[in-house]
Amino acid sequence: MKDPAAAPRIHDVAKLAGVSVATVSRVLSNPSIVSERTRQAVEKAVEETGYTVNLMARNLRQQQVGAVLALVPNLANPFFSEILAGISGTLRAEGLSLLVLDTRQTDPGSPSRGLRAYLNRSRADGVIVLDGSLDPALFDHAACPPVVQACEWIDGLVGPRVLADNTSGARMAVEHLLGLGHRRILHLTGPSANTLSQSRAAGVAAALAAAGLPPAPRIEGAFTLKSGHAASAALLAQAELPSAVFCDNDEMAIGLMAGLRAAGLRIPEDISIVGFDNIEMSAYASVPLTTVRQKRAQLGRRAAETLLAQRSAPAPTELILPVELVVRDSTAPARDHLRVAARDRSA
Amino acid sequence: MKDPAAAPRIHDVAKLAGVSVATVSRVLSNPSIVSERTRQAVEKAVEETGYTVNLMARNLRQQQVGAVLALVPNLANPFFSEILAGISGTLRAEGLSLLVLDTRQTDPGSPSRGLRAYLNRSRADGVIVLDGSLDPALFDHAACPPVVQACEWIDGLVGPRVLADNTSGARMAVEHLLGLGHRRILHLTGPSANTLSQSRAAGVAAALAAAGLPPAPRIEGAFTLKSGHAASAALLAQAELPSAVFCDNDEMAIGLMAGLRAAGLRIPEDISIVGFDNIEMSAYASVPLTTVRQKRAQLGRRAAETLLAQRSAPAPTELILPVELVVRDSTAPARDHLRVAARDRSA
DNA sequence: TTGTACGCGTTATCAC
DNA sequence: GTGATAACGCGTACAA
Repeated sequence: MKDPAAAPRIHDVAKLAGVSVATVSRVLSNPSIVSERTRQAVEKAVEETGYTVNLMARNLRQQQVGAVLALVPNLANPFFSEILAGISGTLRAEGLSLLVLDTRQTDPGSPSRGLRAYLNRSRADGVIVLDGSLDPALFDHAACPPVVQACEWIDGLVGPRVLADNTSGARMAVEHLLGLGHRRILHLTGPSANTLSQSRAAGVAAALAAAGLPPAPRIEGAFTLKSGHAASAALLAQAELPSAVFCDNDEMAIGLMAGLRAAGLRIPEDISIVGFDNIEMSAYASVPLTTVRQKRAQLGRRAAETLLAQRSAPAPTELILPVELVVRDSTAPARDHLRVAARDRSA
Repeated sequence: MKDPAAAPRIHDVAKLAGVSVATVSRVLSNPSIVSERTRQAVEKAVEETGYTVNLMARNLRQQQVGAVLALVPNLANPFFSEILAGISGTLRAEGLSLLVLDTRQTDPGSPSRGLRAYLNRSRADGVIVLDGSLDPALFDHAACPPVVQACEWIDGLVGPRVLADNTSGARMAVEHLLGLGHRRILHLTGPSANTLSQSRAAGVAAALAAAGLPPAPRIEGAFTLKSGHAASAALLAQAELPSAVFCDNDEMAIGLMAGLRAAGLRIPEDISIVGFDNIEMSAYASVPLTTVRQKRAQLGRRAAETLLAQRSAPAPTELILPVELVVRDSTAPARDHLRVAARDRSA
């Protein structure tokens, strides 16, 4: 006597429909090659039994997993969750599942050991890496599925990348400040080892160099609200206050603004602030934040599409998505600039 | 001639080590039952071939997927991503993967059709549902894996739940306002159909009833920054302004504060605001927000643990996690209250 | 158009 | 302690 609760198998459907298992399989995966009559009989039997294919069996047979793995540095960070949403949407349209792994949540002793077990063709059909701090050697073995780097990237890891135009974004931000007359611009950066920070620093340097100005002084943060807040203390301790700060992301900018305002500074009257990312919160910050918009959901979609494209035509493409400046209330003309302008007028 | 790039199989290892495939399997899954000598030989062969088990085959054989599915209403919402981080951590410790699905990202025509295909034992060993708006019928079939409801819950769906103490939290928030002398308290709610909103409304009602006050007037929002901002207009249009607002989450509270401040109101001098959740941003808002702390990572961990516990001992447990009030700057004594207190003193 | 039979790669059950 | 072999459930040559 069989377990009545056992899931129906393809064999049960075949018997009920009076056909072979092969025919049932065909109806399910390629209905057009089977006659109308038998197709209907099979569909009826499927309906009656409540049969659904066993994906573990199908996957083994077809040598594919039906899932893509996303590697994120911090799952709790809203910045990444929007990218994930974009990835997820594209994958679902293809019938693929999204596996998510927090790269920081691995065992602290050997951060890469736990990860490596997941980088295997039998666990995922592809990998989207959103963490630029990983060791490229992690991906350097035959069992590793195709990899696409998105948002951040890993030096030494060849393969397709989908990135925002970080350098242009930072350049636009600084040029905006320069245009407002700011000359004493400070750069609140992410961790110096981070590839994002580096490319944004390049944009800052380019804008200043083009204006014939020396490199901007820096304070190093960690992309967090807290580190932005901490930077306010460091900034206020400086001999000469900058007239504007470009921050490598919005969270640090918001943390910084909170600290500066608590110290009695007015934004933008006393100091202008620019962020990067345009997170939703930025429009509702204590002072609506001028920032660089980065379309995160789109970036996720593109990354997923790029990965899917690798299946048919592997190529180490590099996709750079445009960004744009969003001017809100946290930036205003430099005071010196106003003074100069007034003198010019009265002269 | 075989493909030299083909992944080594257990058979290859067995041949190289001069043992049977069964022995190789044993070394990999239960090393203690095999002799020291052969174990070392097998491990050496594994090393040389670079063999790793094919999980698709193992899963088929063992009738398990090695993954848990999380159903979230909005992957881009930071609120959920922190819960996911908690879930992910617990699962990894057990060697399980986390599958994530955005329930809103399904095809708009039939929101549940796409979802149902994922609710299958061959796709996940268990499901953690974070979306209270789903149809309980979705889970009502034999092929559905064990389900745990977390954070939100679904009326009509029996099974274990892990929830924050929403009613107590709301009650504490309102009692805090009452203690400050506020009597005209408005409730900015989530969608009225949402189970979270309902249980928080119960807490609000309980606090007011205990104080002998009538139910609070409500404005209905959508848990978003935008809807909180929009509520400020509705609020300002009212004949008599409330002296305090309890918001069903922090995002609405922050949106509301932005709108009120833009209209010239001071917080907390003119109006007190309380939120719910204690998202990280709340401490750095234009006015640091008084709110109810909910430990999201812990909630995720507990949900995952509850799901794992179901494997051995299925039971429809309900776990209620405590919350606590975090008082910051957005709440202050009611003006009326101050006046009354002054009069009392002078009498 | 349909059925038969084998293979996907592993683990569990039995013998030895 | 170890080896042979039958599942796990499905897809697909190949034959009919």
